[in-house]
Amino acid sequence: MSDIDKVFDPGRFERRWYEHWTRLGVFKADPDRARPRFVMVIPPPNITGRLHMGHALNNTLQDILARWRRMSGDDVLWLPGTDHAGIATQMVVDREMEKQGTSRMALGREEFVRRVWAWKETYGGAIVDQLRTLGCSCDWSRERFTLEPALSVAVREVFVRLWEEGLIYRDRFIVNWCPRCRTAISDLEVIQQPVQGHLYTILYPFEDGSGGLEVATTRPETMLGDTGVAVHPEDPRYTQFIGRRVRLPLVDRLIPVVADTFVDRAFGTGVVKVTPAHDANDFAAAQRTGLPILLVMDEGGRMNDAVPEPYRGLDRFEARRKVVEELTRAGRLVRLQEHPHNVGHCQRCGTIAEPYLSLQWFVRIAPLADAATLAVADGRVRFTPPHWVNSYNEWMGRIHDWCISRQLWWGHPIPAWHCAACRQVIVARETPASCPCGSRDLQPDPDVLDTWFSSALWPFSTLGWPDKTRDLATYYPTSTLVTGFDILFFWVARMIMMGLRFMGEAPFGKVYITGLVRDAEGQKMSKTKGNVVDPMDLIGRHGADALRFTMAAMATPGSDLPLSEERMAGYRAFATKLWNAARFVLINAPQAIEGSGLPALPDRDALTLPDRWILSRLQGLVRETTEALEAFRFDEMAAALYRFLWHEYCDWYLEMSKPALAPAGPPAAAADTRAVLLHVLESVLRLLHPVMPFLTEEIWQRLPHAGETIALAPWPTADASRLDADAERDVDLIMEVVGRVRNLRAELNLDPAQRVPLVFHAHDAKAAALLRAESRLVVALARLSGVEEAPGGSPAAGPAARAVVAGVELAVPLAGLLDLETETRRLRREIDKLAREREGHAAKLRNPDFLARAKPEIVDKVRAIDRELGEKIDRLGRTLGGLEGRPTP
RNA sequence: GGGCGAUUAGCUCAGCGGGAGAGCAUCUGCCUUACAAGCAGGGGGUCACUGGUUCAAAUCCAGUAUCGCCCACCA
Repeated sequence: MSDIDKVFDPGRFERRWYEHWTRLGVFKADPDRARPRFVMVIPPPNITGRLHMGHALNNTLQDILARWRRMSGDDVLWLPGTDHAGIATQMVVDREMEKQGTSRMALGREEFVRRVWAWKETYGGAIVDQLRTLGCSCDWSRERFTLEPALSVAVREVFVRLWEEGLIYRDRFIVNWCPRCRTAISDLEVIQQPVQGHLYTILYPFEDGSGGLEVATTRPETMLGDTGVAVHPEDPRYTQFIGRRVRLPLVDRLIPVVADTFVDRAFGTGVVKVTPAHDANDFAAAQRTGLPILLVMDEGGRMNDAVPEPYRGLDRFEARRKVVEELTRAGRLVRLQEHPHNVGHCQRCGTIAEPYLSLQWFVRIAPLADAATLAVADGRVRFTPPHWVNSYNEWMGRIHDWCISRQLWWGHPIPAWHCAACRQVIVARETPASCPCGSRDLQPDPDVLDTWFSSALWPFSTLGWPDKTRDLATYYPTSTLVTGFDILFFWVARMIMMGLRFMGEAPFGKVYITGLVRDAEGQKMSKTKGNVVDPMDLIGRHGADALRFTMAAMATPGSDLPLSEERMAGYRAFATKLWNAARFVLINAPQAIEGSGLPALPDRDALTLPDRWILSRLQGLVRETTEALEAFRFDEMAAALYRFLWHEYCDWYLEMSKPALAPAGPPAAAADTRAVLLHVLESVLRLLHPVMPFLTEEIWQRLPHAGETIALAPWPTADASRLDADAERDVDLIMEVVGRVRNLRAELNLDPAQRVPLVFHAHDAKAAALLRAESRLVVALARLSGVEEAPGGSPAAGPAARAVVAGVELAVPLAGLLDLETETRRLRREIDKLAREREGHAAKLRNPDFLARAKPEIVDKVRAIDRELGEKIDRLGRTLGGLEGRPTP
């Protein structure tokens, strides 16, 4: 097989096979096929993004499922696409414009949006190409984009219906505001981070100038917007002051003292300043107590004209400094304490978020959340791992109405118009010609929707909804969603809400939640730490298959994945191992290549022991692999394939096949073994194909095969008739004997080239027969000069290295070579080890409760182990006695 | 303040009621004609701690400690 290189280069064939699959249309779903459907929608990556390790992980896992189900005969739809990612994209293009010496403001809204689309056309496809490089078998003919016209139709439809049902409303409310992005953001987009702040205690004197109340605050600048102070209605320290007025320092405004139970008497002084326009609690308190609301900042976080002149136009933090300075000067700052506390930051840009009163659109979430909670509670949607249900429920239980409007330009415009004449709000699917009042002066709402609003519709909007399309009827609901926990609330929860509401059915039955890919030290990858690993670099160095196998092997449900390149190199070595195993098979079965299909597998009875053994083991592997996939145990699947291919097929079976293939052997047996070699390899390739699609295709194409691609070859099913417990037991014994002999050789420091004889005595007739029958195999595997059976009793009197395996005594006679002292020490150590092992079992057998209560099969098993260990110890003891010159009993 | 997860070999992690495992690292010996990105063999662990349940606990329960994550309007 001169055309198979000794060292393979994944870069040489990966692209070629991807094109092959595309040409054959392997990835295309076909609603006409009367087959079970397997459907996934991709978590749409941002168009601004490049593939990161999180994408590599969840797309590898999705592709494994897609390829597995496709081979199993399902009609598979894996629907790909990208997300317009409102804020993120707008920021990227903003920066781009700055580089070009212009700006969003200079361009104006229409031109800016046009430029973003142009940017999307140029760069938005990068991540999609990277998914192809990774090998993802998406149906690209159905690729979608969250901002494309068809999806806009769905977005408007949902918006209008929710509005009509009263589940969307517009109101002035405290929202999280990012002064840098100049937009509202949702609760989820605010990240709480600890900040070393200060607690300022300020004296607010009473109206008449006497005394006053001390209030504690971490944000003194907001005092400029205070419209009251609050105390707890049952706080005896302060009840007498309720209803009086205090004079707001610096501003000189008289504000009332009100009572409200939201005040924590134990915190600070028990008196709270109330700034309704800049604090969610204060806003709620103002609603209850009727305090006025005074907005003192603009959209950029600067103090507005409602504050005294010296503070106007100051950034909120400059204002804070100045307020503190002036309070100090005026003698109103009573105390200043260090105060570490959590402060909300904008998820996108890191700026400290501002609770800010503004007019926004909201989704009334409770009815949606209740339905979504129920769908998970009753099992219509199942999470893997299941513990995520707790987080899901907790979040659903304390959820607030969802602020869906964003003061951005890039996104789905809110389908609402404002009548200049009657100030009525009109929500409609299409631009209305006129207001019901008759006016034609309608202004479109300036806001766009939160990106996640359109993402929430993804499982049905991508299938053509609201039209009753064939795809929608065929492929909704989808089967499985694979995604990271970081977007469980952002996305998964909201998809469940919207799917239930608009399709009457949850969008997927199973959700597999991946962990987080971390660096080798377990640290989160981040640009600032500089420990980000680019999956494309890894593919360049090790191949897509090695990366995919690594992702699968590390994907233990519920835990993060520390990615070490060392480990990945190990899986690349696994790919190399497979490559070389294939070379061995092809070198040894050259005539098989000429045939059109795999040679027929001979009847079981005609086969050699190793052939029967490996075929039996293969059935176990098929079952293990399939069960692992059914349970989302990608790690177990990878481990099973790794173990079988490397440690069973290569380490043992290929070695055992060599004597059968040798020219000296019987030709018929050699032909049979060739057939088995090919058969097992080909089956393993199919089992491995979902994980390592490129390499398995490359090898499969060189094997005799039927069909144009392994991607459409049938998923192996276990063949019970090839299960062979006898063969497995027999080979276990041979492996044990060979292992003990190798161990003796190593411990005695024998030259590996030196062939030595083995003498055995088996107490069990079947074991004796087996070793006689398979002596050639044992000789080859253990590099012996020969195997002899001791004529009776203990084998080979005289100096020998000895060992005992299940029921068989082994001796390697070593006249002249044996170091008595070393051998004695070795035997003692081994006996000790066995004795320690035996004691645990013996203790159980001495315990009457164990005998009475444990399951009989367990008792039997323990007895058997105890007996076996006992025999081993006895025989080794006799050997030891012999060495030490004591009479052998 | 609530909730979740983790704690097993030097490292990274499987195992989750009945003989302590893998990969990497380490040590010894081998360029044995598929593979030195390899082969063979070895060493290494009171399974975080304390109680409990059980004939039997790394595995189940309770608590403790440490680490990590999520959620939360204590000014």
